[in-house]
Amino acid sequence: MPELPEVEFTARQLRATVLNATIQDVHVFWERTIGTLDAPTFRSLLAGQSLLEVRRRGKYLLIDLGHARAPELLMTIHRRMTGNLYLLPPGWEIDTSLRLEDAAAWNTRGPDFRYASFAQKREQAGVPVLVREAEAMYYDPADLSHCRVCFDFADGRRLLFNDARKFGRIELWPAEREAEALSGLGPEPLSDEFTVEVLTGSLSTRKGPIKAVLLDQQVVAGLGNIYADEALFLARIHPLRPANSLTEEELMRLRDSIVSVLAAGIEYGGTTFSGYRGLSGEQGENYNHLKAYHRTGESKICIRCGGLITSQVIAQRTAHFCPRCQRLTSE
DNA sequence: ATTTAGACCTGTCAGC
DNA sequence: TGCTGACAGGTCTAAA
Repeated sequence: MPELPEVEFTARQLRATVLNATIQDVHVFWERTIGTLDAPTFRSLLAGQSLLEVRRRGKYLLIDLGHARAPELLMTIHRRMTGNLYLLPPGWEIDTSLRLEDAAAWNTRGPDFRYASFAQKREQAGVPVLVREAEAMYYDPADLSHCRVCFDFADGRRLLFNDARKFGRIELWPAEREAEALSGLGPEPLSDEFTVEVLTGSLSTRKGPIKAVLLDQQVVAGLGNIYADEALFLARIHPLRPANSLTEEELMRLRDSIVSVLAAGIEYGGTTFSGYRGLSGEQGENYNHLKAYHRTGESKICIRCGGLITSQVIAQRTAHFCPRCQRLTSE
């Protein structure tokens, strides 16, 4: 779900709230979320660690952990499609008696589940109320029931990793193996290293559609379906153009468009159209500023030429674009 | 060597 | 109402 702007926004929120907090305990409700480690190991590695720094690289959230000042562990969090982080104030209850096997049981869908409403489903399944509401304003109860990992801080606050589809991953690495943890990521689009020359170089060998290539994290780290569509719209480049066919001018426009579209996304607090939430459950405003993504259909007029935005599946993902502004043929 | 189905998962929505 | 199929912010793997 989240792309670079959503991860960056969350990183900034975390930096402002949980820096120097100490992890007291950890509860794992879905073991695959923590990758190859088992829950007891994960727990014992983290207990007593303090959050020294919060960073971002591509779509990865990075948390430096240590017992004193020196970083010992790197925690990488990738939210994939539906992962969200919530910071709960002290006073919220959470059913930590829930064990992995119980969680696995109520996380399994039976044939009777499918056609009932969400609430009914949960009730029928005997889903325990994981988090009891205190002074909730933003928190979505449905999303809170998808808690996969819970970090208890010594000051009573809790950080939840919620993830309906269970694609998200949290990994622990020795601090000195950061490069390995992040191997395969291309240039950071909001840094000086993302130049036209770099972009030109990585596109020159790629014959596939530019839309598909932009989703390759080795080309640029952090673009996903929303912001790739937005960047191509802004640069007036058709998503099916072979990546290595772009002119010098188009490459410059594309680089600038990627940067400005991502910066705007951060500015507006990320894009929410269903699942994405901020640390306190607040929604991002960027959805109201999108110019191509999700703007297909009759009433969706191109803000530039008045034509109709259309959509087409490219490389297994839906691309949204204006066929009038984004020409496939060069003329 | 690249592309591309399939897998991993649950929830929602349009439509019959 | 009951049910089916398609689709969703991502990325890895194996097969073509």
